[in-house]
Amino acid sequence: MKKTSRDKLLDVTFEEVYRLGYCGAGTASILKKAGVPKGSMYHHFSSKKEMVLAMIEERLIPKVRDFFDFEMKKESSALDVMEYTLKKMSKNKMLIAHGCPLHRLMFEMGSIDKDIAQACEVEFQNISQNLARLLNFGMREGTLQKGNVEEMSGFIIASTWGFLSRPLGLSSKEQFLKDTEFLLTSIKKY
Amino acid sequence: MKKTSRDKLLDVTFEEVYRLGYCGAGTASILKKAGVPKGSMYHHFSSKKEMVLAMIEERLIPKVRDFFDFEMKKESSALDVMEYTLKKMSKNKMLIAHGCPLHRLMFEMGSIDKDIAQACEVEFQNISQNLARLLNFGMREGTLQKGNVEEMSGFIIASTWGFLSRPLGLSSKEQFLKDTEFLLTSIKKY
DNA sequence: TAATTAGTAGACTGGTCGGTTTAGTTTATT
DNA sequence: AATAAACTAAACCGACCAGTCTACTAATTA
Repeated sequence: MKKTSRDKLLDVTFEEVYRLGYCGAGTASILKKAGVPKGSMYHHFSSKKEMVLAMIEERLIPKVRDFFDFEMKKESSALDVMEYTLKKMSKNKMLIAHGCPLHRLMFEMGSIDKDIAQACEVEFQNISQNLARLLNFGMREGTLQKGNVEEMSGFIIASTWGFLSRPLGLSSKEQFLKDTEFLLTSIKKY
Repeated sequence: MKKTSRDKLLDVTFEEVYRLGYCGAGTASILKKAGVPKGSMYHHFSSKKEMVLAMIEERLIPKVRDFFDFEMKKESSALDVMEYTLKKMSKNKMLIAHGCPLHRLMFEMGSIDKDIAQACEVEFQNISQNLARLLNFGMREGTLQKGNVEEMSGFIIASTWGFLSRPLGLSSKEQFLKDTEFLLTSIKKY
């Protein structure tokens, strides 16, 4: 199964935008890395912006949903699921070193392009709601402190994004796990 | 006391880089907003990068030190100082809406320019150390949970930056205060 | 097989980027 | 007042930006 030009473009666009940001990522270097000529790009997408919007839907969001997967599995507690999720994130070197790609792009685009920022915000809301559902379960289950689940889930994601955006030299798996340990103590019920 | 061209340039550079990022901020629009011709800019600075580095030292860092001012004043506890600092931050509309300018720039430049990223990281370390001193005091004083002060101060700043980088529509003074309330419960001693 | 569509290919465009150059104007020094 | 240094002013430069254009080839359908 050979990769199509469209697929190559979306893959490289994800990498370049993750690394350099929307403004920093140039179409020329994306094209070169993907080994795709300009005409093909503008055949598949009407503009750089449209290509990035497609990349968000087809690459960024699926990846981020995989990181922030708060589905209840097996017979585990809500707290177990959170700990498992955070541990899984800590193993992703790119995530630890360069932060959450959704956070990066959303943060950059806030004052630059509303459509792109909006696409990111919608997914933030989605993740937040998934986590809220898990928190609700944990509260009824008795492993988590009671409180406003929407506020709490936003708090958890925002602080997690904060941990992931530490300066490069100070960002490590160990550091992230320590940070999240602090975080969990603030919502656990003893 | 008239503002010099250099001062105007640094002021506008701060605003533009804060709003649009380093890559997004163009010299042309900085020059136009400052009402300064190009020749003057390149008389005072050898490049855009050097101008931004000067802006970091002379504008960004002083501002950020004012936000994250953890000096013990009066006869208050370490916890009081933290609460006061967070409250003061919550009143700054730009900070709430667009995040911490130091965080923004550091995050963007990580993979783009090491010198600029480094300048930001050094200041992060500095703020972190100031907070660590306060935490140390709070621990001896008995208002804060004992633990590794360096880890804890990094955790506090990282999560605070996270709160400040929420999506625009969901970022408010109230939300920030709720977030920081959660945060404080994780380090307070009861 | 003929016609149509989907996709490839890359030269090219106009505008903007950061940066240079040269000339002129202030301001400070002697 | 003479000189030098600090600064202003804007035309200019090549490189690069996103985006267009026309020509071509591969795959699909009639």
